[in-house]
Amino acid sequence: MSLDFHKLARKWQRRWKAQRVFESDPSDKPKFFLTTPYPYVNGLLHIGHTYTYMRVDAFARFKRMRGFNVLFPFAWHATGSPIDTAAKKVAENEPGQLNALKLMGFKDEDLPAFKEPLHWVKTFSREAKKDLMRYGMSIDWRREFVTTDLNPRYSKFIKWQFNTLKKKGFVVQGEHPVVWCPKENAPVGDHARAEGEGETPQEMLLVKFKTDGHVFPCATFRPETVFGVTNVWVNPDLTYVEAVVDGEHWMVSEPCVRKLLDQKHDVKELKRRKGSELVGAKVRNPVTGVEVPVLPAFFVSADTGTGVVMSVPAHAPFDWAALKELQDKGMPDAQNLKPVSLIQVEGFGEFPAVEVCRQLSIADTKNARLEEATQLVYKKEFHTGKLKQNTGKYAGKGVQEVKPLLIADLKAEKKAAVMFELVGKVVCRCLARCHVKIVDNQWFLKYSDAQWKQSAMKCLQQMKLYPDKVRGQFEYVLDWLQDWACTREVGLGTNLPWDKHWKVESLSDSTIYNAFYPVIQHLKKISLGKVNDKLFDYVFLGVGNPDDLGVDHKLLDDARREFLYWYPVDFRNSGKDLVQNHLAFYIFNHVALFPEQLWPKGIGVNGYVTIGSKKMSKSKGIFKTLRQVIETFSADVTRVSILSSNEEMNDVDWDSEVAESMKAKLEQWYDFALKFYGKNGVSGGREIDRWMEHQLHSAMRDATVAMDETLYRTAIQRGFFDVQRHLKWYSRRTAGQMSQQVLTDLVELQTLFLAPFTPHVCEEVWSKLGKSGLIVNEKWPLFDGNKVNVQLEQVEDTMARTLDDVQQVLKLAKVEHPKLITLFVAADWKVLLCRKVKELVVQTRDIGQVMKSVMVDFKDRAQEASALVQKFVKDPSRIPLASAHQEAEFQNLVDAVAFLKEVLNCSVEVIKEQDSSELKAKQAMPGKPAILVK
RNA sequence: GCGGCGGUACCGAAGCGGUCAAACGGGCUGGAUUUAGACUCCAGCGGCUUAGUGCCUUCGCAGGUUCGAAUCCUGUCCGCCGCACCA
Repeated sequence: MSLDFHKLARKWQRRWKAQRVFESDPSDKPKFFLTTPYPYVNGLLHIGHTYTYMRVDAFARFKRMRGFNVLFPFAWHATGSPIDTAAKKVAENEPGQLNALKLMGFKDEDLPAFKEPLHWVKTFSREAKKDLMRYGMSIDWRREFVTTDLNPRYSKFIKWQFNTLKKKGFVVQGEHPVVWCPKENAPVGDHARAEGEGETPQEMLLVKFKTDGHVFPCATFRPETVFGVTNVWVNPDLTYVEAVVDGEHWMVSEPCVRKLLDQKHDVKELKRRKGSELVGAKVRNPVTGVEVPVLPAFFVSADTGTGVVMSVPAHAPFDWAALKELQDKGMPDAQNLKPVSLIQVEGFGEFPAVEVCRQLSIADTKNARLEEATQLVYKKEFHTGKLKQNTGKYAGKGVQEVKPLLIADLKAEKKAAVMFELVGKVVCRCLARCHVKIVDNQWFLKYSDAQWKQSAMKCLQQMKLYPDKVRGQFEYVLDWLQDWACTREVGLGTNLPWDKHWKVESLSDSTIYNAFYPVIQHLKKISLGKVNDKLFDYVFLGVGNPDDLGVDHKLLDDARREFLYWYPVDFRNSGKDLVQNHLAFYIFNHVALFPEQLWPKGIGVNGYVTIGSKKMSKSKGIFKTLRQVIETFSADVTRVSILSSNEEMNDVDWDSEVAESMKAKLEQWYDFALKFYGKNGVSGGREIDRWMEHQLHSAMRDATVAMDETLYRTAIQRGFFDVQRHLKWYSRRTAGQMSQQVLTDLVELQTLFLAPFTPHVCEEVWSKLGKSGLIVNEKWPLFDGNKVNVQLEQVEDTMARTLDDVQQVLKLAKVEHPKLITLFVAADWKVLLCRKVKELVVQTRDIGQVMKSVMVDFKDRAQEASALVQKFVKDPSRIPLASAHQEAEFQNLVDAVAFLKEVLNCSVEVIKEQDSSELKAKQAMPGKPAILVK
């Protein structure tokens, strides 16, 4: 029979909604508050989102069944620039953007509306909500909200948060370098680049080589090599600008002027000069005082640094190659220049650059391997190099150590300036070339603050992490986080309360919004004008006098009480990508704003979703929206397939084959449950019934432990796959004569167990079993510890292995139609001997000693016993595991005779070893009956 | 480079000192059932052997500790993720 999972889903979702089962209000029960980062509403939800949400949902349902009053709320994130940008692109009819919308299923006539950012927010939050409801999420939708000033109450909440942080000194103003697009006039993050992902501003030093009137600022990442400068390079083909920079006359390339301006230098252009005009000048090394010539080099780029470079042929392959070129051409100024060595490095002689060029056969500046040579020399020198005698006070120290000292000295002596530069080319999506700008008056959250860090660390230490192995990552991140630029000039959001030209940046307005869920329903009843900082102070912190707020006291107290009831958050789950930003901020901002008892209690982190083991990628077509998978496989099948795929921080895989198989298994389980519940059974009480009970209850025990840790794969394996497998065996073993009691127990427990994973089909089964209430409100399966008995497992294992062995023997002996099979059960003395040897062997491996203490008890069968002892001491792994007494083993085999007869299709007899004169009988070992086939 | 997590059979993955040729799921092979498929059931999926046994090879690679190692130690190689101004 094929089940209509979709129909079931709709049916039970309607009931849940009608009965408001997920609408949670404070009560006397202990609470459990779960959240997950709200999605950014610029598109449809995909299966990546949903794995994360599903983990929360399964946990919410589990905790509900464990007797907690559970709250799982949800909201929408609209802060930031992507929606804004996308809306603008629609307004400009940008084809790529229009196409993206069409791919999501929107028709041509739908598109114009997307010119409005608000339309994006409304559309995608509505669609996402539909999807999540169809997915069976146990969300309390009454608390839904959206961020930004589209939601004035939320904006007021953010303003309160920032005002409070500022009062505590955690919001500070400053400047910092960013990758900047000069066309869009905005910072360009990694995701918004056409080229240059991963490039970050690097500090370059501009070492001031001077003529009498002019400064040649040589841009370098290796200032320590200043001791080995033989000359300065300029590119004769470039145009240089002579400009007054911070009061000095500098020579720099054209593009450099804009960079200097953007990096807070005072720049006045005087005139432009061809690079070739500069060649031949003499400049003085500010550190050594040596005068060196300015020479031409075509490898010098206008876009990097200043277009002026110092030449260190001993340690820089480019410089050596360029110098050699000039010398070969016979340039007079270059003739007498010799490399000056200043770094001693293992494995190289005096001039590493010269050596490497020779090794790689580099003879000129056009050689493609120059970059490689540079890296080679640089890495080696940086890590193992020591400065030579000609470096004055730095002599004898390592390069790594000297570098920061030298930089500090040069800066202090004004012999060098600083410039931020991008090592690789960065191009904005708008196709403009980016450079580094120092943004002024930027507001920061001061995550570098030592005290603040300490509190955050304390919070982390007290927190439960799912799984705990992320702890190391969190510790690293909390320590590493520096001040975070928390304001933006563009995009949607909330204005910074004290400086309206800034908006609160999108990650920074999302750190403590969990606190908004408990109070939102109360806030809605308060007129907007009354919602202010004082009100939040009272509701969240209990500070201030409610009389001053002009609001009905009952409303205030309800809000305060509800906040205190739900807070802190017990479990917040997200993908592992948010550890280094959102989740870290979440910790920081909580500890800054709330008293310790309201700090977060638990964070869950999970891996990504792959599709057919491949990383999701829209452009490669490896992508599925949530609605696609639900439509194909239904909510229940999707849920259990993904959750059973993997756990901890491993990626889970969406595999249609697995989903297909899961669907079949669920159908089978459904049929089984309805068919066997409360009927068809026998009275039971046999060993095998107890065995099945043992398997069931120990599985439930393990599954419960796993659920508490959100280890869903383990839970599903124990609670579902293992139990199904054992059930199959049980059915075979009893020839279908299963105990009614056992079956009833099993169906109930398993239905309850599956409810967090496949809630719809479980509701259906539950109701068909004749239960009156909804399964969501039922108690989680309580396993009965009395029914767990490992002995039963051993005995049954013996039985199963015996069957295997008999079949094996039949095959090997080539007996197709046996008449009689006799099983001999090992005598009790063997059981005792095994136990004894097992104990002894841990203490000593001396055969004599073991023998001595064992033989005391086995004098009457010295020969057999000593043979066994010898064998066991030699290889303790051969000591049989089974420790059941002969009687138990015997009884179970006798019980199984009917079954064995049926399977083997011949007579079967079971005899105790000591009751037989057959030679074979002596081979019997505990847990391993001897077998005789006739 | 820095930090985190990993490398186990065809794939995913469990195991974390003896019960390990290695759970479980997918896949595959053979057989039963079936009009045929799907589903289901049984047997099997390192090699050679064998009255249920024994031996060899295998848990990234190389060493070591131990009576005994997939599991502990050391070294080494490889993969994935993050390294920020932002969803």
